[in-house]
Amino acid sequence: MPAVADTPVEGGPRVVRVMVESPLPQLDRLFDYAVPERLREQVSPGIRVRVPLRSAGRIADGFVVEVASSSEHAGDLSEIDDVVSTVSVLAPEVWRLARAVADRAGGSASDVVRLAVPPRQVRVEKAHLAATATPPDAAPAPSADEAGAEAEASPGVVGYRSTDLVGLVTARGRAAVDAVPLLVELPDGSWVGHWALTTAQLAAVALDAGDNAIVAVPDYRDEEHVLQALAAVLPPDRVVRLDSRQSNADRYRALLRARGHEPVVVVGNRSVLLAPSARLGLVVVFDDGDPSFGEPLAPYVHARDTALLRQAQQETALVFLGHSRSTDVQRLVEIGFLAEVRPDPRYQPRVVPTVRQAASDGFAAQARIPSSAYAQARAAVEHGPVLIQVASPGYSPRLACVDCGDTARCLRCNGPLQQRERGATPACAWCGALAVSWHCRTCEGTRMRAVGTGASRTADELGKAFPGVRVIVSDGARALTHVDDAPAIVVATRGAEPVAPGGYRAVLLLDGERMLARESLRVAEDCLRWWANATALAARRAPVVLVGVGGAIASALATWELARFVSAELADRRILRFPPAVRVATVTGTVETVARALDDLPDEVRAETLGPVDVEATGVRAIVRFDYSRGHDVALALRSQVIRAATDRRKALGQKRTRAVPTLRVRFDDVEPFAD
DNA sequence: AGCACGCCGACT
DNA sequence: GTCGGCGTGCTC
Repeated sequence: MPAVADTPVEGGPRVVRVMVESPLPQLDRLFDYAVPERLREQVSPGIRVRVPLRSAGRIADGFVVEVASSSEHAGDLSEIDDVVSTVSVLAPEVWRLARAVADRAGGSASDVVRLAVPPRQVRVEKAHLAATATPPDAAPAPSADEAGAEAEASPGVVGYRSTDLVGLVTARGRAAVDAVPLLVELPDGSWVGHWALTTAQLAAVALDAGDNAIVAVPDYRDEEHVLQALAAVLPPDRVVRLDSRQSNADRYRALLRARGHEPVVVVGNRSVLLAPSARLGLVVVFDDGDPSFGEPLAPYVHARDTALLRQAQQETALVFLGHSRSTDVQRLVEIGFLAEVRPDPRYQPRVVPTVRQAASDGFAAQARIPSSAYAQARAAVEHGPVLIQVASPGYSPRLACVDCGDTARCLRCNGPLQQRERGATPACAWCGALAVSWHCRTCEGTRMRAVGTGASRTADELGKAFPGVRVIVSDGARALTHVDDAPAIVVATRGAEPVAPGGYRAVLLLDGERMLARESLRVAEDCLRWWANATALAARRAPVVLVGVGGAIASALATWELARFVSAELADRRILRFPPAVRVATVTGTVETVARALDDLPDEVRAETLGPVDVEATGVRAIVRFDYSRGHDVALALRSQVIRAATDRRKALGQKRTRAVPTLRVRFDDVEPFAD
């Protein structure tokens, strides 16, 4: 390119450093391009561009990450092909975060950027440009309204010693905050979880200081709670909703608003942690143990980890808020990274565990609940809705061979069979195949029976057990958000409990034994979370009966000392060296690529490798365990091996068609291998 | 991923 | 002598 000395520098940057949108690990770095004269005025960091990539004809999309006046690249520079849009959509702080998130997980930054920046929407963009085209000096000076609001005392945070939480936000502290397990009524008459009000009040403190806030919640029902609570404490133009259920146009609009100069609170599910926010003062994550915070797309970084990286980069206040506590957050508390904030002890709920067997006769027997619990529910339902939490249908009837008692398994794939509804043909939980003309693999028997009780059966039986009382069912397929105040038995699967005005007059937690029987590393903390979240829907001092569960977990719920139980759980994991006491990475590939990847690890990390074991047809998998302090080294080593495996493609062998599947894959912090 | 470059075998 | 096989390596 011509280095003409008299080209005015102020004409715009001559060189841009571009992140190319490609999932290929060997392209996960910045490329320098020259900017042709005609495009110089349009180029700025964060815009989308189209660039040639190797040999003319191939054009890739990318984002300008940096602009410069010259390049350090030794060879000739290609010119960018075009500017897609002059609107800067990849904020510098989001790029920095994407890079860190990818690095932590041995993945590509462009995969993270794709989660962070929705596809361009021309109409939305035009409307935005028209709106912001008004001269900046036309922006009104702070109105009397706003000035007045600033003069007011900072909003308090109800349910806590005010200095605890307001001080936390203004000092940019980090804490695990135990939520008040109650509902609150908002001025508009709606009822939301107290935690949502706490969140809104914390966000208001951040906005008061001129900062932004990001609030991440597990699902849309939680999001509704936060939005309603925010509407009670902030003007509507200060709230931006940004979640993956929105259309691309809405997401794009939300992103442009979040990039604006007005302080806003951005609310959404896990991907909201990648929202632009240059002046970010607070990050709130509610109920971080919920599995929907696990990112299913590469590089599979959990929202909790994204929040932690963002906190570190932008030095924000950070709050993990919840009714129970994940072992991950407990670990952060125990290493002193997070402070603990507890609410006023007056709000402790009234939980009654009962290990007694079901009553042997009467209505209670039909529902298989202890007579004391039945009596509580019967008395409470006179005054309003009563919640009965049951296991989800996915847990329900395991099917077994009548003759030999072995689990009934799919004849095609060996997955467990399940019956979704009474009378339905059993189907495989893994492949979905209907089990018509089934026979037992063990004894050739042809009949099966249900073991355990499903949610729909429970609803039927509960209906009979409470004659004359309305029964409302809310489950995963049809989840209700609200019920009214009238007497009703509300049967809900865990996680799908509706909100009742004023709270439920009683809560029965059924199926606990079966929930606990699931084979999973996190089963105990999950159960505690489900029970605690349902408990938080009860009216103040209303009885919450945990049925058929005893031991430490039941006393933890009864005394509301949940953190103590989770701490003991974490201590067990430390002994076993299971997550989250240590980090893990699964390394999948061919015998050769996995062996070489393991070889490249630091000695003490390699010493803790599990496997490799055979998986699927041709591959093997190893699990690497390592301390948090080694995370950087391990990610770096495995990443370089992934790039190497992607580059050496000489593994043609007998197969002419090399699969699109890479020969080495790495996934960090996946607990799935420990589930069985 | 694509695509070019490059170093051996069979051909006009 | 030259054409073209695909193994190897790079992408600003």
